[in-house]
Amino acid sequence: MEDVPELPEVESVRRQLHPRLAGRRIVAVDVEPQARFVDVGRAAGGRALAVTRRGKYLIAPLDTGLDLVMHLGMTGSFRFRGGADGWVPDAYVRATLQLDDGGVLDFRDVRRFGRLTVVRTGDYAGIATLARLGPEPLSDDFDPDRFWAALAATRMAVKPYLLTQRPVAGVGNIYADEALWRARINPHARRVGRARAHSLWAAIRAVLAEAIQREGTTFRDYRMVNGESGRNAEFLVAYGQGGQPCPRCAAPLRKVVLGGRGTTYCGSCQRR
DNA sequence: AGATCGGCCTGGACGC
DNA sequence: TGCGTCCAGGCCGATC
Repeated sequence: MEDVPELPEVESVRRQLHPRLAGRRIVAVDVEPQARFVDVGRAAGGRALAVTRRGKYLIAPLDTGLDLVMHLGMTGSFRFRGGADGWVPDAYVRATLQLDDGGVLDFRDVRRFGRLTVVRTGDYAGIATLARLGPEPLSDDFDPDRFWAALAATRMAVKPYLLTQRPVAGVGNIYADEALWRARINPHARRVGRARAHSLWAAIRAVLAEAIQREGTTFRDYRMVNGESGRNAEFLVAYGQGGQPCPRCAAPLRKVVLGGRGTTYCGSCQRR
C-alpha cells in the first residue's frame, strides 16, 4: 500500500508552497546529477511568480521566461529548513533551492521517481504526459459529455485509461479505485455508456474534492510542506480494502492486477 | 496513432 | 539474525 501523491496531495502541497515561493527569487540550485532532473540550474536567477498545478504537476512560472515543472513521483516532498516543523535535511534530499529571503527549500524523494524540469514558459512538448494532459477535474473544462466521448473513443479498460491522464488530469491508482467504486463501474469495463460516464464524472469530482478537504491520503510517506499528514486514509472504501466486505453490498472486495497496477473493486455491485 | 509492456528506484514486508 | 526475493507504482520510451 503506497500513498503516492495524486491530485489532492499535489494540490495540498501547492497551497503551502505557493505562499512561500511566490515572489521569491531563486538564488541558487543544487541538484544531484540524475536523468529525472533536466536543466534545473536554469531556474537560478528567476523570480517565481506563483505555484500553480496541472494534474499531478506543480509549475512555478519564473520572470525569466521559464517554468520550473515539478512532479513528486511516488515519494517526493518539499520541505523548508529552519522552520517550526523541525525539518532537517537527510540522506534523501535530491535537490535544494536557495531563495532570496534566506529560505532553503529541499526536495526529498526516497525512490527518485520525482522529476524537476525547467522549460520555456508553457512549452511542455518535452514532457509527454503534461503535453497531452486531460482537463482539470474540478474546473469547468471537465465536461461530462466530452468525458463520455473520450471513454467511448478508447479500446482500453476504463481504469488503465484513467491512469493515462488523458481523459482527465490527476487521477491515480487510489482515487481511480475510489471513483469507480462510487460510480459502480467495474475497472475492467471497456464500454461505458453516457449515464455511467456521467456517474463516473461526478464520482471523480466528489472523491477528489473530499480528499482535498482532508488534505490528501497518507499511509506512510506523503507529507505536506509543513510536515503534516493528510487525513483522508480512513475514508477510503476500496483502495487497500481487498478482502473486506463491500460497504454497499457486503460481498468481499477483490484485489487484482489490472494494467500492471493493484486494483480493488467489488465484483458484485461494480458492473462491466 | 493507439495500445502494451518493461524499466526505473528503493525500503519494507515476507520467507526460510 | 540475516540474507534473498518480491512488491508498490507514475511515467517514459521502445515496440507492435
